[in-house]
Amino acid sequence: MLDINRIRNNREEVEKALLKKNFKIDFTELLDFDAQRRSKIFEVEQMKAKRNTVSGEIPKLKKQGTDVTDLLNEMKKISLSIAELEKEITSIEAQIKDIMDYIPNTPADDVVAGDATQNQPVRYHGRKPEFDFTIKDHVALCEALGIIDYKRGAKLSGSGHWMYRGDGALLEWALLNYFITEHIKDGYEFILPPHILNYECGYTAGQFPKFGDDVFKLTENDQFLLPTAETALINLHRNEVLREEELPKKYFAYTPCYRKEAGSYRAEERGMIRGHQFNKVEMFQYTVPEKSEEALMELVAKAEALMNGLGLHFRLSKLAAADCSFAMGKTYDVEVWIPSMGIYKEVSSASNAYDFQAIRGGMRFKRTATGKNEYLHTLNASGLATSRVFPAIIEQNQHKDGSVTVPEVLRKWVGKDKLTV
RNA sequence: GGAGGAGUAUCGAAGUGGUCAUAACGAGCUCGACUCGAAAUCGAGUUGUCCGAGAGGACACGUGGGUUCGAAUCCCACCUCCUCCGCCA
Repeated sequence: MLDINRIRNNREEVEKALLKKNFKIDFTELLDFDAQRRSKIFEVEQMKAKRNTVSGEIPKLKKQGTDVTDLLNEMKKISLSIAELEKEITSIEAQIKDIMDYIPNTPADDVVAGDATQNQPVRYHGRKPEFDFTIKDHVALCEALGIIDYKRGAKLSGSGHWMYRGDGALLEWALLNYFITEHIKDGYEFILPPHILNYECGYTAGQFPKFGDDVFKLTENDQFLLPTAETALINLHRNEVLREEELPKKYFAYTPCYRKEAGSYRAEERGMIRGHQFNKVEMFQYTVPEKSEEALMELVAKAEALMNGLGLHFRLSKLAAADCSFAMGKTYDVEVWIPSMGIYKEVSSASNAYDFQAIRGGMRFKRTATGKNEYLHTLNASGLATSRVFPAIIEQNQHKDGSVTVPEVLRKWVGKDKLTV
């Protein structure tokens, strides 16, 4: 949620920034509601002040034996007027919220306008693997190796589901172990949150109400299956005031991610590139505003380091405004090379939400110097999503005979150097 | 799932229809005094949001409604926690 004071005071600047995300809005209606709200609040508060005064005097007058019947009648009228005005204010506030809830975060100044076509590669890591034989895609390789069972995944659930088995399960688990070990080394706290979250969690994250259809909703209680651990981690400190000294808070969590991915699967996204359930480790930071850019760079560097540790070829891209998600003001994607597709696919998205999510979730900190509460900045980054890293390893490390070299850092968990048919 | 109990500031807790909710009382914390220093003791301070240029005002006792001139207090619904029973990895 944007700060309405900012819209009131810097209307054109905000409108312009939102245009970079291809979001056109005229704030006239919103600001009109805002003005109405404030004037009505002023009115109702004056009435309440009177009611409070008179209500305090009534028992005194009664004690003196004065007849207060007329006074009671008058107060009754005032109470009715107050109730009416409050109803109007509630309605105006609901209309304001309806508008605000659908306005995305503004992109940072250094983020370029436009959609994904305007994304800018920042740097490339490792060498693009070259093969002197006809390569296979990860689906063919995994099936031949017997490490991913796509057919039975679909049999158990439906399309867009797969099943890890044997060395495949070990390799998947090894990735998670590798990520976890590195994050702990860097001083991040390990969280295993609930996977079933309540509506408020989705609202704070920016998922609801606009993107509510993207998640699996449970029929009772407005609960849903988390689409990413970010949705859980952003809510750890919802409606809390943290002390400045305890910042930054650095967390990471492992959870499966459940996503509807409604619409038709694109043919090129076969296998495990896009599924309804995938494993991901998510990094998260709560920081003071002046430190959030630094934190974003740290998260990006961590994601890159994990990828370098695996020895994969990948690149870092800075997203254009309209490719940043709803709640985010700046995003870097780590994208791994998928040889069979001939493109780079996102394995990590590192974003700064600035105060957008903090405002939605009432997350603040007390600044020691001033004693005032201010909104936190929140940042998240995958570290990493296995479902894209796995196929990249299989494809980039494949050999002519269909065997696959296991990255060095994973061998202690997989128990072998090479997966063979 | 059933029965009962509870939710008040950082914590414990008082308040059960109106002159004390910036909340009694106790503890913690911060600053100061005393001290060589510390403990003890004494003194002061210690919630947030909204409206307002300011003066000031309003709101908040788990959440949302209701009754009333007036609600922490009475009524209803919901949420969370605790105890017991049932079930269960």
